[in-house]
Amino acid sequence: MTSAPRQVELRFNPVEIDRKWQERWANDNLYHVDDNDSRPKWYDLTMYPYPSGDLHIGHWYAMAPSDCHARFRRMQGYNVLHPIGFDAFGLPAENAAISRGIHPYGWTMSNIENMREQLRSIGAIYDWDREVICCLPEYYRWNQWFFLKFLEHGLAYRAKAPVVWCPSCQTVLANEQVLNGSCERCNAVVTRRDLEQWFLRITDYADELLDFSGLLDWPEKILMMQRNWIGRSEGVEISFDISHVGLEEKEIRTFTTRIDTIFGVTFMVLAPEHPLIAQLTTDEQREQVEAYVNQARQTSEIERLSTEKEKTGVPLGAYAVNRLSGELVPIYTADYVLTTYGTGAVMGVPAHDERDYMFARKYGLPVRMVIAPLDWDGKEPAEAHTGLGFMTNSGKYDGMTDDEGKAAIADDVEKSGWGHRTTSYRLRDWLISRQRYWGTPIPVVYCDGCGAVPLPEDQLPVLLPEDAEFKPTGESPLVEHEAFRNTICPRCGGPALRETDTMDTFVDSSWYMLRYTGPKYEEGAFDPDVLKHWLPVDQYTGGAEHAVMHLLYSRFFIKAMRDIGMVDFDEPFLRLFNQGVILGSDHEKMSKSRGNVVNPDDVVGIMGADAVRCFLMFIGPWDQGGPWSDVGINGVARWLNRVWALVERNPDDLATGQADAQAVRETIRVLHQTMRKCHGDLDRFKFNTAIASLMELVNHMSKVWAEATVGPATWRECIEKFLLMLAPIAPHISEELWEKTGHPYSIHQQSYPEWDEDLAADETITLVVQVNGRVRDRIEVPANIDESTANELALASEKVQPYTEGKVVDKAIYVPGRLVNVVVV
RNA sequence: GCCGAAGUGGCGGAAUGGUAGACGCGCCGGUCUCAAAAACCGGUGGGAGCAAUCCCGUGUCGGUUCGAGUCCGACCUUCGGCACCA
Repeated sequence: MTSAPRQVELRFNPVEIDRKWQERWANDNLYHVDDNDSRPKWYDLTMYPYPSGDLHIGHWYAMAPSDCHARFRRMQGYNVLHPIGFDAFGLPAENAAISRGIHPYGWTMSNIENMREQLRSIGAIYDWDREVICCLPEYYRWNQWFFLKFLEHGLAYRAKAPVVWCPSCQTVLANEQVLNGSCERCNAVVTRRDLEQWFLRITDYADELLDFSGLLDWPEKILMMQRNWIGRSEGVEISFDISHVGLEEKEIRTFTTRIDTIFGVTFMVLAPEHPLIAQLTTDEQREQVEAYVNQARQTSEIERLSTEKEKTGVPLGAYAVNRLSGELVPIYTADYVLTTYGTGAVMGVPAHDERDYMFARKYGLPVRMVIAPLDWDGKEPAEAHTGLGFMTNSGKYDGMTDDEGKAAIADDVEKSGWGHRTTSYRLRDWLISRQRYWGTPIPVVYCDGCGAVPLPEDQLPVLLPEDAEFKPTGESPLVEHEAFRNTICPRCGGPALRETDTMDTFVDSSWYMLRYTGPKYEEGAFDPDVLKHWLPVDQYTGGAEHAVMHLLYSRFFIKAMRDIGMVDFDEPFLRLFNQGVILGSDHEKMSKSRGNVVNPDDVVGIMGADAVRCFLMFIGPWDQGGPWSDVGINGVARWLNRVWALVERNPDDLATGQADAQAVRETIRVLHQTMRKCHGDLDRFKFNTAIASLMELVNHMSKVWAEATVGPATWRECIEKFLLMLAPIAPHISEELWEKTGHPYSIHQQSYPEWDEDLAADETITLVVQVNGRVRDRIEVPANIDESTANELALASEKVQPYTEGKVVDKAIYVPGRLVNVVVV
C-alpha cells in the first residue's frame, strides 16, 4: 500500500474543511435536484460503479472530473442531474458468498454502505435521494417488467442454441463477454453447449445500431468498435441443389459476399453443427464424420477460432449441384465454418478465398480461377486471388469486371428463385440467461400443459429467495430451491416450474439511467413525464471497455422501448466521453501484485479531497489517463497552499501602495483571459489546461502583490472571480475561502464568471520577425498594428538587417497579431 | 493479417499551419536557520562562446508550404480494437 507522506506543510486543515462543508451541504440539501426547476436541464451521467467494497483511485479518476464538469454546468445556470448508484447484481458477490460464506445480499449492501461514505468524500454533487441499487426488488422488478414487454412485442424469445459456456463461472455468456475465446471475467477458456436459453432480438436493430446520426459527440473509437462488432456484410444467399439425395430438405443455403466467384466453387462446407450433416452423410463416411463432429464439439473456442490452425475437415460422401454451372461438388464438414454466422454453410472457392485455398490444397480439390487479375498468366495460382479482376471460366459472364458480375449474377439468381440479395451480421442476439443466483429471476414458468408461460405483471416482482445454495453446479442454484421452483401456472392453474435462470446484469445497466429520474417511483419503471424532462442523457462519461457491451445494449434497449411506445427518443446518450486509465507511479497498470496500488482514502486523509481532485485533473488530458505520482500531488497541494495564503492577505494592505494603471489593466486582462480559457477548457473536459491557467493567474497575482502595483478593489475582484473558477475543481477549499472573504453561502450557488472580450484583448503583442521562416527578432508592438507598419518595423530591425543585406526581399508575409516573415532570395 | 490512436526536455505534459517546451514535478543555486524540513526568490532542451549571439532539436526518411510538432506519403515503435465472419 502506498500512502503519500505529506511533504507540504499545509496552512489549513483540509480534512476538517472537507468534513465541515460536506456536512453542511448535506444538511442544507444543497444538491437536491428538483424535477420542476425552471432552468434548462442538463443530465451529466457517470457510469455507475460495481459495489466491490472499496473505492479505488480509478473510481476517483472517473468521478472527480465528471463532478467538476457537472458543477461547471450547474454554475452555468443549468439544472443539473448528476446521479450515482450501484451496479449491484453480478458474480463477485456470489463468489464471495461461496468462498467466505457470506450472503451476496449482505456482502453487497455492506460494500455499498462503505462505498457511499467513500463517494461522499469526493465532495460530488450527487443527490443521494436518487440513488439506484439494482439488486433490490424495487429495481429488479422492472427488469422483469421490461422482459415481459419485450416478450409481448416479440423482442425476447427462447431457443435451443449452441451457446458460449464458461466452465469456471459455470454459466453461459453473451458473445460480447468472450474475449479471445476466454471469459471476460475469469479468463477461463470457454466452450460451447446446446442449451435452451432466453435471447433478446438485438439483431433486429443491427442496421439502426450502425446508424450513429442521432449521436452528437461520441469518440470515433467507440463507433468503430461498435461497427466492427455488428459486422455488416452485404451479399447473396444462394442455395445449392441436393434434391437428388432424396431428403425432405431439397437444398443447402449458403451466404456469400462474392457471388461473382460462383463458377469457381469446387466444394461445399457445412459447419460441424449443421443440421443436415447426419442426413447427408453416407454410410461409408458415417464413422469418420461422427468422430470429426464430436471432436469439433469438444474443441475449445479458442482453438477452433485460431487462424493459425490448419484447416481440417471430412467429406460427407454426398454432393450438391451448383445451379449456375450445373456442376456436382462434394460436400464436406469442417470446423473453420461457423454455425453462428450466415447459414452455417459456405461455398468453397479456393481460387479466391484464402481459407478455401488452404483447404483445397490439403484435400486435393481443384482450384479454378474465375476472376482473372490483369497480369494473370493462365496458370493455377500459387495463392488465393482475393482482389479485383475480370470474370473468366464463368460462362456468359466472362469478360465482366467482378463488380459487374456480382450485380448480373445476383439479378439472375433472384430471377430464377435460387436465392436473393441479403445482409449478414456478425452480431448475434443477446443471450441474457445466466445459470447463477445473484441476478434478476426471469419471470416465466413452465407448465406441462401450457409450455413456457410469462407471468402476469401483477405477479411481479418474482423475488429472489434469500435462502439458496450458491454452489455453482452448471445449473442455477435456484433449481435446488423447491419452494421457489414449484409454483402454479398462471394460465391453467396446474402445477408448474419456475424458470431458474437469472438475467445477465447488463440488463440492469441498459436502463438504469432512466431510473435515476425517479428511483422511488412505484407505478412503473419510470414516470413518463419526468423521464421526458431529463432524457436523453446529455453527457455520459466512463471507460471505453463498455464499447460493445453496455453501450450497445443500452442503445438497443432505448430503440426497442421507442418501438414499444415507451419513449420518444432514439439514443440514450447524446455525448460520450471516455476517460483514460490511471496507472501506478511506475507507469504500469495498478495491481496488488505489483504493489503500485494507490489507496485514495489514505491520500485524502492527508491532503484532502481537493488536492486529490486537482491532481487527478492536472495529470494530463482526461481521455489519456496517466501515472499517479506521490510527489506530483505535492505540486497541487503546494499550489492550494499558495492560494490559501494569497486569499488570506488583507487587500487593504494594498491601499498604501501606488496603484499603477498599466499593471491594473494588465491584471484585469489576465483575469479575463483566464476566465475565457477556463470556460472553454471545462466545456471540453480539458481540466489540465484549465488548472494550468488558474496557476498562471495565481502566479501573476503573487507578482503584483509583491510589487504592490494594484489597489484593493482590483485585488478583491481577482480573488472573487478566481474562487468562482476554482469552485467546480476544488469545491471544499473554495467554499471555505468564499466564506472567509465575507461572501454569502454558498459559492456553489453562484454563476460561473463571464469574461469580457474587450478586457481580455491584448494591448500589445510580441511581433515575431522571421527571415525565410527562421525567427530573427521579437518586437513589442501595439496589438492593432497594421500590415504596412508591421512590415516596415520588421525590415528595419537591426537583427534582420544582416540577413537581408545584399539580398532581394521577395515578399513579406504578415500574420495579424503574430508575425512577419521576410522572404529573401 | 485488418482497422484505429499515439510517439515532444530527466518526468507528467502545453502549443487555431505562425515565438516549440505553457503549467507542474524533479534537479541546481540563493534567502531564512545552529542545522534541516517547509516557505520564498532565481535558474533549468542539447551544443559552441567571456559575451552579444549562433547552430541543432517534437520517432525515421521524404513531400507540400513563405513557414510543419501540427498537413500529405512511406517506414519504425508503442498501445487499443477486431480477427477462419464466407
